[in-house]
Amino acid sequence: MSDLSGLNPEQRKAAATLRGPVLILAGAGTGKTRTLTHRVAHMVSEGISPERILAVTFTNKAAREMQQRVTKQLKRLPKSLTRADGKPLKPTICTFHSLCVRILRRHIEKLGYKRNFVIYSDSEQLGVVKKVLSAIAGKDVKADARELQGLLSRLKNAGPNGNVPGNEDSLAMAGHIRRRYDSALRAANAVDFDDLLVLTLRIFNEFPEALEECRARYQYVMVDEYQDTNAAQFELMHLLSKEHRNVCVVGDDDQSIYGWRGAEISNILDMEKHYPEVKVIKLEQNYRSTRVILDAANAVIKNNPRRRPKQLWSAKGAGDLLRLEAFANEEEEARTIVDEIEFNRMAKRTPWKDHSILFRTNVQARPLETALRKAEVRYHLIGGQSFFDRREIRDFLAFMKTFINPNDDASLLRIANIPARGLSDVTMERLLGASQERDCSVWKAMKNDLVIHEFQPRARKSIEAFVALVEDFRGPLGETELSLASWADKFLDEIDYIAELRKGEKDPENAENRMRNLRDIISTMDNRGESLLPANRLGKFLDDITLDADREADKEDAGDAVTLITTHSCKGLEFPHVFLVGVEEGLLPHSRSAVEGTLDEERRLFYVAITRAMKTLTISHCLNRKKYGQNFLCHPSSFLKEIPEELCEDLDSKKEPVSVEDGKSMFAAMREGLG
DNA sequence: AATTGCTAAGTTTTT
DNA sequence: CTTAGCAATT
Repeated sequence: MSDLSGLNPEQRKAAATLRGPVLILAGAGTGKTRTLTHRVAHMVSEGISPERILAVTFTNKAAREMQQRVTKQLKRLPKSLTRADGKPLKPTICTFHSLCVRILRRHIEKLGYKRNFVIYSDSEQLGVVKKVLSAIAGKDVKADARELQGLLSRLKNAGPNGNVPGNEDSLAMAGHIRRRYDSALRAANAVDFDDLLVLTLRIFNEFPEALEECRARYQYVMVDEYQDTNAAQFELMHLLSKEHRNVCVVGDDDQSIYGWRGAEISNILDMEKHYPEVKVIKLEQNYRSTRVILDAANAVIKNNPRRRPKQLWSAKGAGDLLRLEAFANEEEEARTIVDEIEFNRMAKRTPWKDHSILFRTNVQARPLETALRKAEVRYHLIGGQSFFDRREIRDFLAFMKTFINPNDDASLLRIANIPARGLSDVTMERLLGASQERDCSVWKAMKNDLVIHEFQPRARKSIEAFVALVEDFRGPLGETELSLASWADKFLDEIDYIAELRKGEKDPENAENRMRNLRDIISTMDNRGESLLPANRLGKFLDDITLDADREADKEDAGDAVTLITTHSCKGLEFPHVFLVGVEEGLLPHSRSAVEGTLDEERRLFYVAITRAMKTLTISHCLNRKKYGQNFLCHPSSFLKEIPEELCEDLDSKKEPVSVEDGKSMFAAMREGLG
């Protein structure tokens, strides 16, 4: 028996109920991860082999965190759990997508793909959509590639009989494009993020023995953030668990904020439909926030229809009242908040990192950044452009994907003329045309004598040189011993990529920075899968990187800094002091939500934001706001009326004695005194 | 091949 | 107001 004494009664029940379906409704800040890790440890102490346990999370970050905590828990168990080769037995803890990659690497040949398929990232996917679109252009010009990409994704995730919102025309269009899109990917031996789920489902449905194998392996299944699962993910979980029924899903319907991305809140609301015998356990004791904050959160969320009723409570005291502030415009809002943060820091010795500023849309970050920089406050902005969207990284990964699988058209076309090697747009267009005529990849067209004899000698030379380059560097991947890092370094040297970067940047400093980014990524290439062949190791490296694009970004959170973050990305985080800005009608709730009928989801978003705060919560709105360069009048959000007045500090009456000018000089004096 | 200039659009983004 | 994307120009 493992030690569950550190858990509260509900948590303990959740951790101790191992057989049959369980739904853990874990409100914000109720110790969900703690409960889950104890549950895994408890299973193992009850004699269940870790290898029979599968825990699925939504982000790699969550998976890593849980893996670490579980490992720690398992070490405490008296019985040592090691395999014959001395390695510890571990449960499988990963995302849906990485689980599917593992399954597909074993079975995808059944569907006619090759085992070394590549995974297309978001931008590569968009590229293919654009290609398909331009190929059938003419009749319908008013199609936006991005929009179509989103539609395709939702179509795939909704499954064959799911329904996706959208008008008839665009759905018909999407269906048509999907066929061409899918065959383009197939021809390149590539799959996209959604295919990972969809193809795995196909394998399970068409090849029962593959499903059986998985069922036998994973006899205990857990799914975290269950409110965010889409139809395909539900299907996957259902297939794995409907025989043995040992499935534990954990989530909070009140924190479902990704409906627009295909998440089905009904999965958590209608759990009883598929698992009538499910045991529902509610975790309602919150260990994060003060009572005032929880009362506000409860009051807001209870206005949502169709939810599983919950009432968060806290053993902490009432705490500070909420502060509702109104400002003339977003600049004053930003300035005042920065002043308040500085006041906390100087008068109360509260470090920057204890503060966060939450906003609905990314553009709202701008005035905040300006004010923070002006006051010399350190901050970090979460989100924005990802490390892996940077040109040099994308180039590099495209090269690597080409080495693994030169038939991957999207990657090959991206890098064929980088740096310029005489393969101009015209040449590449013609090669692409030839490949389509022959129903083969661009690479095969490049290697086809008949094709390249159509070209001028100069272009032909360029093509041949490129083919030779790729083949030269692919060679070593088949050998048994190879340091991928030094191999990649040699390659970048060979093509003189640094020169290419210098050409693209006016400031040589920037080129150096980009090169450093590359070295960082290259230095991790040999980290995993030591026992594998170089080609397979490179494949694993690419899988990990495409599925876990934020890994690098997460690392640089160190240091004392204020966090700027959207209300969507703040889920799962907590801060002692939270400022929620721009709580205005049209922003939160966003104006589009009225049209789309997603007011409930906006309210949940508001709820998620509120429940991030541990000690103080300041909610502000502006009377005026610049939008697209013009001033607009703003009204406070209707959500604000849902917060009971007695929970809010009456700021106006308190503030009046201190004029803005006095306040400013007060802070100035304070800075003098401490500086 | 690279630069310039125009146009259009402007929530959220776990993989 | 910005900014991304694309066309047209040198």
